[in-house]
Amino acid sequence: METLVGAEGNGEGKFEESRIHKTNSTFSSPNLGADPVVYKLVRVDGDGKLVPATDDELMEVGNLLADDKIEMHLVADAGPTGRCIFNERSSSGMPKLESSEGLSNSENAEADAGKLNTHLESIEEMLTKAKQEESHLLACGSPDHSSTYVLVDGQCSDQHDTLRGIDEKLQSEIPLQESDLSPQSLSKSLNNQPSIHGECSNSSNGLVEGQQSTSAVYTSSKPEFSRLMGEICLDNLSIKELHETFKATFGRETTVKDKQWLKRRIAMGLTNSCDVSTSSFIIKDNKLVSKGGEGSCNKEAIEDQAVKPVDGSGKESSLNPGSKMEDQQIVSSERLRTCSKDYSCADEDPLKEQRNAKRIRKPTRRYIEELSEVESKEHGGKSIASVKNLGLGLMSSRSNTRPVRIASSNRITLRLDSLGGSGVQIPYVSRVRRSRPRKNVKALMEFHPNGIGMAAKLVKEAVDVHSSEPNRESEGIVLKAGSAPEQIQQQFVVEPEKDNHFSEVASIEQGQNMEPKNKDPSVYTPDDNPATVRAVKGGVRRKHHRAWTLSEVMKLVEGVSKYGAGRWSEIKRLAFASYSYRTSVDLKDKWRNLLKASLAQTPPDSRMGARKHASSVPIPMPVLLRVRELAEMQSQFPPNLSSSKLTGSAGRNVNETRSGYL
DNA sequence: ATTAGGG
DNA sequence: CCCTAAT
Repeated sequence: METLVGAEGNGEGKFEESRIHKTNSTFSSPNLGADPVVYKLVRVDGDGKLVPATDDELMEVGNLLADDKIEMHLVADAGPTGRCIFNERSSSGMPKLESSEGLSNSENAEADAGKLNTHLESIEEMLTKAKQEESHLLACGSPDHSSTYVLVDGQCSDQHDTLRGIDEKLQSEIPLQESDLSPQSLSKSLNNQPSIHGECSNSSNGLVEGQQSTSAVYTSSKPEFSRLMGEICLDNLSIKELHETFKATFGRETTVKDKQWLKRRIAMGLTNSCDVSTSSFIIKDNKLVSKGGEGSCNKEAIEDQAVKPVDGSGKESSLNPGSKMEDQQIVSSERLRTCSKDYSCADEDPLKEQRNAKRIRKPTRRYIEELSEVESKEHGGKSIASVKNLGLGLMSSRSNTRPVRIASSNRITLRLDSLGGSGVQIPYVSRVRRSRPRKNVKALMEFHPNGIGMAAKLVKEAVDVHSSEPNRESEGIVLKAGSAPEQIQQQFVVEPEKDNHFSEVASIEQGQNMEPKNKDPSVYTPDDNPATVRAVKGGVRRKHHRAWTLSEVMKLVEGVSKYGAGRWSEIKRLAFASYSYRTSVDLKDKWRNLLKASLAQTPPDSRMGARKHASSVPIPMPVLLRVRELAEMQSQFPPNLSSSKLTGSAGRNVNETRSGYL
């Protein structure tokens, strides 16, 4: 847990580092965005001067931070925005940074202390959280901890007490902290207290902080999956492979040998960086042993406090020049914060755990849902189950994540590929789709009539779908382009038959066409976009509702043959369990159409296929014949036309069907 | 709740 | 597909 940031000294210099103890801290404000705190990286030269970090250093740091989420700035001096804190080591002496911000001396420190404190707290909190998560993950079995958080700060290890005192003082004096902290959740959720850490008077700390904000939830839920996946996939890779992957992922090489670090980083990159990243560097004496990119890191350190003191000079054990950073995603609303108020030491495990639990739990669902809505519409996994799982807080199984069952084999294939293909897919995984929130969706839609964001996604999805389309086609018949996407999605979606509504919703989420409620075709919902797309591609399509795929039609026919026409609900249940969006009424209507089609077609001539330009799906002749047969049998249909001839031509026996039927 | 039929 | 009416 300690993270630290280090500034590093030049060759000659010493850098300072700061480290955090494992304290827990509270969170930084939720609104970092508003008033983001930036830390700059500085190194202290031997003579005590501060030197800004070099570009390289920065880059590395940046990389470490990885995500965009964190910004780092370098500053020569304490700088303006950033707050750097330097601790001077006892010996080294803090330089003269008199910058207002940095305070080397304890006295001054107080002034800053407030800020620092706040920061520290936040950092700590994050750390704590990270830790927790890690443990969580570990518990789960996943090796990785990718959690994310970032932050770093340095502190003197030595004097906690002292610091503490300071903190308290600061706190009392400055109410800021709270303000900084996120209000909402904090209050509720916790009581935890930030631990305190002050900075050491002697030593300087460098703090680096990223803005952190992550939602606990986020991390806990989705990320976990992704992490797991990542882990899993990455686990088997050799370092070399990891390096390659790293390069591929980030576009730059890395010399880091730490597997864990690499995995984490990669996973993070793959997951969009949302979650986690961790990096650490250690500096030894004046040399930087590891840096984000190159240094070696301690993975252990990452986890918690494993950091070991490396610095040469110090005897202070505490100073370790290392810094580790993790990033987190920022989620404003949901971040977790521990709380600001508690003073109790964070260290207590139990306490932490409790907090943990709370945190995880709460945000998770909501967060996920929201996130999902916005983010994913990617596929239609079924999500209810998955969501639930997520909600639990862990990922019990990946399998759950991907609940999609598909009626037709094709689709499945597609999916599997993506999953199994390689570890690389992780990102995909991360976005778990939740089907559930139809309400939310609706709301969402309402809010965003235009649904720009959604639209974009939808479009994207549509595209994706198309890509997948081929598979589908392979199945059998080619549908018109326009329809394809939908179909595919449908399959993905799969829902239990139960509610159509849900299913519809689901579809919506997926980005396909959906109709919000019954009919709102007027509004242009996201659907429209897809529709548009389709239109462009292929035939014009009606806005809503999906075209029937051949496989569906076949199923329908089969169902009718088995259960008889009219038993729509039965058919729906039995044969269309997977296709939730088809209602019994739909089945009925479709059947009606089929009959009509079959009727019409038969007489004229059997031409090759039934395909023609039927409006949407070309129905294969055999199918029509069969339909006709069934109808005939059931007397729905006038038997007059000779089926035999057609039948014969088709080469398929309709009779069979019949037999099945009655 | 399902089904049938019309729009 | 949607909606309504009838069971």
